Amino acid sequence: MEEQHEFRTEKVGALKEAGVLPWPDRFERTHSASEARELPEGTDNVAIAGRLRFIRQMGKLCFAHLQDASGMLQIMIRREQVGEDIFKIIKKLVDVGDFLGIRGHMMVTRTGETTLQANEVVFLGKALRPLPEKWHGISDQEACYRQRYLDLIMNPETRERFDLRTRVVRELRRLLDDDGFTEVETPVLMTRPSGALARPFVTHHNAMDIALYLRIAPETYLKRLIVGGYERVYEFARCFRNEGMDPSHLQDFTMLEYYVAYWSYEENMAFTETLVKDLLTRVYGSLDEAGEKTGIRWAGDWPKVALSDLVERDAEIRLADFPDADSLRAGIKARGFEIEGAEKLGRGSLIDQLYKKVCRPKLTDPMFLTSHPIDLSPLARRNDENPDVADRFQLVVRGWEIANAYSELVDPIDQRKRLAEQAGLKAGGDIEAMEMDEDYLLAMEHGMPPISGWGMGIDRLIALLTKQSNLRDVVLFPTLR
RNA sequence: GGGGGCAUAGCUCAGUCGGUAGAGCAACGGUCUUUUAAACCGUGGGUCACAGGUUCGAAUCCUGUUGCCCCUACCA
Repeated sequence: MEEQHEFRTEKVGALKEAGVLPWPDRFERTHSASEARELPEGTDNVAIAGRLRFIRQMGKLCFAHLQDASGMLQIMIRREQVGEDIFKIIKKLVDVGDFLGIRGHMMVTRTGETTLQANEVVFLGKALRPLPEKWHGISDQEACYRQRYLDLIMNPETRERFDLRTRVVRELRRLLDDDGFTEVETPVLMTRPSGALARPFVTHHNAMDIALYLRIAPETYLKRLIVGGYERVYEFARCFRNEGMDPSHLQDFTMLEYYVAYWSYEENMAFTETLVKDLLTRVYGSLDEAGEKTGIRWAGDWPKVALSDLVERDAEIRLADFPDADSLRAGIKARGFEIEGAEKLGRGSLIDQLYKKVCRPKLTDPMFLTSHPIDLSPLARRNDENPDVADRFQLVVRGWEIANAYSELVDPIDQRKRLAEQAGLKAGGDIEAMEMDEDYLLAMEHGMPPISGWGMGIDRLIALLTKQSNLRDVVLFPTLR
C-alpha cells in the first residue's frame, strides 16, 4: 500500500475514535456552490456540500474551496467559531479530496472573494487516495481514459464536453418527440447480424446453446416496427462492430436511427437539415453562435451534390464513361490516383474509394451527398431513373459522414435477391457481407409502406461540435485493453 | 494489419557522456486569524512499465513483451 493511502486509512480510524463517521449517510444542502455565490452578503443558514479541492490552513483560521456539480466556492473556517474539536479534525484528519458539508453565512473577504463562513463543519466522506496535483492536474491521456472521474474533477472542459453531449442527446430526443416520433428499444443481442456491412461481435447463449451477435445496427428491427404500424420510430442505439480501432472509430458507439412511413429520402433530407439546425439553435442559441463555437458554417442552405458529380468535379472522371469495374479501374489509374487493392474492388467500391481519397478531404461545410452506387447500399431503394444508384444521402461535415439515409427498400422480391447476393459474398469469405435474413423478409412480405430511414453517429456529431479529433474524448469510458 | 513515438514518486516533470535517483505539488512533524498554487522550518517516499542481454557498472545502450498516443489501410 502506498504511503498516502496508509496515512489516510489511519485517519479513518482516528475519525471514528473522535466520534465522527467517516462516511455518513446524508447531508441537507440549501444551495449549490454557484447558487450560494449569488446570495447577498450576510445571508445566514446557508449549507453547501462538496469535495475539498484546495485548503490553506493557518493556526486558528482556514480557507478552502469546495467543489460540487455547479462549481467551486471558497469557505472560511475560524477556530473560535466552529470549536476546538472540529478545527483540530480539519487540521489533522481532513485531506484534499474529502467531502465536507458547511453551514454558515455569506461574506466577502478582504480580497473581494465571495465566501461561505462556517458556523458548522460536517465531515461527509473520506478519500483514501490523493487527487492529482492541484496546479497541473491530470494530463496523461491514458489516465484520463482509465480514471475518467479524475479527469472530470480536475478538468472543467472535460465536464463541459460531456455536458454538451447530454444536452445534444436530450434536444434530439425532444425534437423527435415533438414531431410525433415514438422512441423504442430493440434487441442488442441478435441471432444474426443485420442492418449494416460490418463484422459483428459474437457471443454464446448457454441455455439455448446458440451463437448470438451484438447488433451492428438496429435497422431491420425498426423497419419491422413500420410493418407493425408505427409510422415514426427512433432509437438511440448502442451498436458494436468488431473492427479496427482508430481515432474515428469505436467498437462500441451510439447511433440514432429513425424511420418514417410515406417519406422519400428527399423529404428526409429536408427534415434532416431542419432537425440539425433546430438542434444547434437550441444548444447554442443561434446558428451563427453554433458556427462561432464549432468553426463550421451551419447557416445557409446546405448544398446537395450527387456522388458522381462530386467525383467528376474533384477527380475529373465522368462515371458514365466507365460503365464497368475494369474500365473505371483503368480510368482511375490513367488519372494517376492510387487505390490500394483496386483489382479486387467492384465498380461501386472503386467509386467509394475514389470519393474517400479525392473528394472527402476537401469537404468542410455541411453538404448532402446523394445517389450512391447501388451495390454499396443493399438495404436502400433503387432509383427509378438510374438503376445503378440508390435513393440515398449522407450528411457530410468537415469530411465526416455524420448521417446516412435512404429511401428504404420495401420490395421483398428485390430485397431477397440482394440479400442472396450478399450471402454469396459472405460464403466467398467477405466477413462484412450480410446474411440471408428470412425473418426480416417474412416481415417485409407482410407489406411495407414507402419508408425513409436515417442513421446518425452521435459520437461523431459530438466530436465535431466539441472539436475533438479522437472519438474516445467524447465517450466517458472508452474501451481500453 | 504496416510505420513512428512515449512509459522515472500519488500528480506534473527533470535526469548531461553509461558512474548507482532529482524538483514542484501532494504526504508526515512543526509555526501561523484574510488566504487564493498561502508562506516558512524540518522529514519520509522509487520494482526508473515488465523480462532478458551488453558492461566492472544501465533510468540511460541492445533485444523481446505489455500499455498508451500519432500516422497509414479498412468499417460510421
